[in-house]
Amino acid sequence: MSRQAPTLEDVAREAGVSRATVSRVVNGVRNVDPAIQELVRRAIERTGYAPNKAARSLVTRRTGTVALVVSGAGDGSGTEEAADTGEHTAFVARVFADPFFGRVVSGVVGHLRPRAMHPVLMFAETPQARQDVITYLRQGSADGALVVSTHADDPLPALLAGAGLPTVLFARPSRPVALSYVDLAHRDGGRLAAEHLLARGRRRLVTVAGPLGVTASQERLAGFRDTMARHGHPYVPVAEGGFTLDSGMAAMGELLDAHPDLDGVFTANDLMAQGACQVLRERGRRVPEDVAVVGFDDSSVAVTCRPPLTTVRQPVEDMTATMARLLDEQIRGERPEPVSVVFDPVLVVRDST
Amino acid sequence: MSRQAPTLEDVAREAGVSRATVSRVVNGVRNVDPAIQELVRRAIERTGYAPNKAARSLVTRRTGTVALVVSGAGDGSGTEEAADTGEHTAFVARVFADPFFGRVVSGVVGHLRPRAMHPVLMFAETPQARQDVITYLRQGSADGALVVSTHADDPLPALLAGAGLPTVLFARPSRPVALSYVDLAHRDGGRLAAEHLLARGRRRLVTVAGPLGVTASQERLAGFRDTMARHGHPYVPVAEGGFTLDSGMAAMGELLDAHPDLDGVFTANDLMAQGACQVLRERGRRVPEDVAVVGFDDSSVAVTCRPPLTTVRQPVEDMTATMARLLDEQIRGERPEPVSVVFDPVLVVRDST
DNA sequence: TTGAAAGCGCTAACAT
DNA sequence: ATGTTAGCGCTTTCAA
Repeated sequence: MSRQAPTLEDVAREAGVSRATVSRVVNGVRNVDPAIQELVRRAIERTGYAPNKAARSLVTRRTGTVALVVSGAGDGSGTEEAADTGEHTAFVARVFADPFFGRVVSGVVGHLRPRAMHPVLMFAETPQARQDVITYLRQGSADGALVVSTHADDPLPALLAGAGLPTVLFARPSRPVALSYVDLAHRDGGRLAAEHLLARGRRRLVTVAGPLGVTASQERLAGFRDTMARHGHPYVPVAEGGFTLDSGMAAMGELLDAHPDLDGVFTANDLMAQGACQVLRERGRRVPEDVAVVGFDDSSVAVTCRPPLTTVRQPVEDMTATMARLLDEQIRGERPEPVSVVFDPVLVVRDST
Repeated sequence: MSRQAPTLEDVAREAGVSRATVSRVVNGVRNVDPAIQELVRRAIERTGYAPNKAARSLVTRRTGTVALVVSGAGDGSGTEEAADTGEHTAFVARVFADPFFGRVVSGVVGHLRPRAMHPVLMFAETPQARQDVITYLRQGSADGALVVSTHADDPLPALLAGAGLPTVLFARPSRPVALSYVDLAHRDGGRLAAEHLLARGRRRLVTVAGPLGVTASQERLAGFRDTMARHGHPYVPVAEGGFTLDSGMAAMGELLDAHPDLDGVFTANDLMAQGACQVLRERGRRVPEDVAVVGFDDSSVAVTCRPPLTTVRQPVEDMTATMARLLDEQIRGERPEPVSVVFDPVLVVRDST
């Protein structure tokens, strides 16, 4: 069906020049006579030549591919084939249920694409899957890894660092690892939420925290609490959620049971805020009249939620673009030392407060 | 920092055998003395050898990579750099806002992973992006493409077919193209929804259709209408949505305005069903007591929606596994002719009816 | 400015 | 059963 693809050799013959010259033209190396350039270009056109990536990679030791890894902390305790598949499905479903991840992917692709780089999507939720990531990179299938962890005690970063593979993390790892990372000043985010709710005149505040095994959750909570304390409210009721809509509903329910008179709630992400809004409404509270709600992330649910959410925005696109840039520099051998870049959150006010 | 990676040659020297023998062991080719196998295996261990993928691909003409393409039909009318970026962001956000896509990715990865294959995530929403996909494949960066279109008049399938690239589509293309595809019997899905609502005693039914530019939407609508007609209800009010939560809310609002006494609604996907439920509740209707709601897809929102949705399930994991299998066969040169595989929808009854 | 030629690391056909 | 060898298609010195 498909005849053999034309090679550099074919183009060279067609243009009456050497392989080297064609290669120079293809790669935009200067020192090529404009006339010959044109000649070659036409030969490329005629033959329909497309450079073979494998051959190129073999000599340049670059693939133009990076691994985009969504990493969990699973220990693969249920390593039966079936159980493993189920674990994978649940893990992926959870990742995709949060539109926050969509912003991450969008940001990464947006930065990679103009540079002719491509992301390979990998999930590292079990020991086996983590090993696959390492192997993939060690084989030179990708030039480096961008890692988004869903757990603080994720073992993957240490594995990557140990193998000396170019890596940039989204979020600071819980145990120090010699890797670059990009992060948000989560504590400031918690502070923004508290200050805003207080400024709105709310005094009986509660909070739905993220999973406390995640550093970001702890920080958001700490920032919220500290600010409340500084304003004379030493005690803030907390319920722990899991960053999912379900868990947000459950947590809000608990808090309402224990504190029926609450008038404001800060949730550690938008998805849980949406859940909180649903429960509040079911329990007869109006948002924001009776209870003000502040979310976190500014993901797409913040806009589609009823009412649209006041939320603490993470500049995800900037963060991922920075990740891609740092990785790129690391791959090219510039930037021998790991660096960290921390971004500031921004309060986005909508209708839920 | 990282010393030169060991090659086959290094391992061969270490084990005192030839490169070919090491290669055979690595690739699990039989006809190798067990003792020598062990010898080689130990040498691999000692040297920390990992085969170079580029070198291997160069000779096998396989990469073990497939492009997972989410394709739109954008004409790139606003091709300014900035506008393009915005278009990309919006496109990706929309794709990720629907958890249905999560099931697609999960299914694809679940099938690819045990076969040591990997998906490169690509978005083809503009002419430029489409060209990038073609180029990527023509360079041999990936062995083939799995394509999920969001529009019926997507130009990508024809481009892929024209270039003779191994491809499998999710959903039948609107204009015939010589490519394999996997699809759902959407019409039957619409029928299931109608029969279920009628069986529940609902008679004043309406429907929120998907974008009518999408074949699947038309089919679901047709199946619903046909069944209604066959049961003596020739007229069914329709409002067109865009598969988004927002559009579902808007459509439901319209329908309620025009038909305040409606007692059942079929929406063409779960996300719009969720929107419909929200609007119904805001307008004082109880679900399912006053109005029964049937969604489509059985994505994760069907479970998280309040109430949990009765919905028409697509066996997405089976469908994507089939896609991957068909592509694999196509890549290996088996299966010269395109085939189509159509799956049956299943009604999943929950609390919204 | 252009060409000749030496590999990059691997697989596979062929020889033994 | 194992080794020898010829490329796969490209980039990149090194000469000219």
